[in-house]
Amino acid sequence: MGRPRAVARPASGLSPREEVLAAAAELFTAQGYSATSTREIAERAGIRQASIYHYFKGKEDILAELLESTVRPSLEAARALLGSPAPAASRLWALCHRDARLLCSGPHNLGALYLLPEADRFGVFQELRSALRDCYADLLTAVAPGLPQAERAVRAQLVFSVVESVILIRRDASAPVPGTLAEATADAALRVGGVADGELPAVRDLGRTLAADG
Amino acid sequence: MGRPRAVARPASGLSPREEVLAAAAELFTAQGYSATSTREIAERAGIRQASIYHYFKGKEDILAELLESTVRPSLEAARALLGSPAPAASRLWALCHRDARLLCSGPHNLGALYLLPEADRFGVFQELRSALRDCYADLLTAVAPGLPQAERAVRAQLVFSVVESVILIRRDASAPVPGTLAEATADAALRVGGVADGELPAVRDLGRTLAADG
DNA sequence: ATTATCTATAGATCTATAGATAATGC
DNA sequence: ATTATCTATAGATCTATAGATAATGC
Repeated sequence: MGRPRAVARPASGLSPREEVLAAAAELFTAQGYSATSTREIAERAGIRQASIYHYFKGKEDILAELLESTVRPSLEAARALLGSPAPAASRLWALCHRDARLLCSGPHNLGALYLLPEADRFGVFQELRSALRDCYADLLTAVAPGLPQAERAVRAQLVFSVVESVILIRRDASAPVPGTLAEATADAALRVGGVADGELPAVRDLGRTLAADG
Repeated sequence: MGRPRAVARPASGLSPREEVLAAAAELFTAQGYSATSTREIAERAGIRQASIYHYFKGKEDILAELLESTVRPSLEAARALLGSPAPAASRLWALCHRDARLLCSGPHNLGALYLLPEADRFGVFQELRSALRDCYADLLTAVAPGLPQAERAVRAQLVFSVVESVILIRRDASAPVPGTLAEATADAALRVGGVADGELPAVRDLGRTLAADG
């Protein structure tokens, strides 16, 4: 109900609010936040510019919701893996694979939102992302307990950013298919974490089953 | 000569044109391209907004020049390494280290310009960056000639993006000091490339001397 | 005369708000 | 009466251009 639309509602099955989020996701990732106008978002969502404000307080709120809804499920999955009794290396593989898969599949390059300079201003998102990075660090500690603390901290950063770097790879047209890329990324992350070539196949096999559950 | 400035020229020793580029680099990396106005750039450069157009045809030209001037020296250094007679693994280490060092030091996070969605539109830059990625791929082929072609292509992408991911690490406040990070990144890149832990110290030692020359 | 700079501004945005409107539900 | 939408617009930008100005160099 409410006044009829000027343009017919799209048949996507999404609620108007979700329609706005989907439109914004596509435009923000492709063009950037500041380069995208609320008018463009509205047009793609099939409503008029002013109607966006019925669903969101402002343009910033749209980006905030997109950022948080992308990272929150990853954080929950990561915490679940922290509590699992499986060997640490396979849990780390599963975590990397899950996140890489998420970042390199899906209709648009949602992870590219993390790269927007504007994302720095969104405190809640930054805290969630930082908590996710801590999960990686905790798992790496279990994987490589022998490393000196300083060295381990640097490696944890690198493992985390190897996974996030699939965002960069995906932007290049020549990116491999998502399934291949996600596995190769998880492998690469574990190599950076210090797992030797010989151990990797076993780690990966168990990791696959963990990733399938979570 | 010319009309005197409304505000005194800064004592940076830079030419007015360089002053504009430096101001734009700082603002583009911190806030993004579209979120930065020509007025802000001018203000930081110590001139009036309209005076920018004495040095640049438009705002886009400023970003184009920044992008190209960042990647071009890297490409030249990479091509020099391709022609070197040293062992491939050490050459790859030197290449990774050089680029990582460049990306994680310097006054502002210049590499973050690569992450701007707007950078996609700059064809010359994209071609230079793509040529640089090809250098990584060529060196990796020499490092790991045994890998199947498809696997090698994916690894090459990953090696390249491990290096670029220092851009992401640098954005986090907790980033290590540049020297440490650059070496750890080069190590990580070679691990991803398939160099075993045991070989790494020797590869790195020779790589360091190559990086020091180039 | 040349040049680097300035002031002023046209024209095109862009975000958010005010308030009208056309449905449905009670 | 409630609600989802609309139209209209205020006020604040922002980029690029037009053209004046105040130096120096010849």
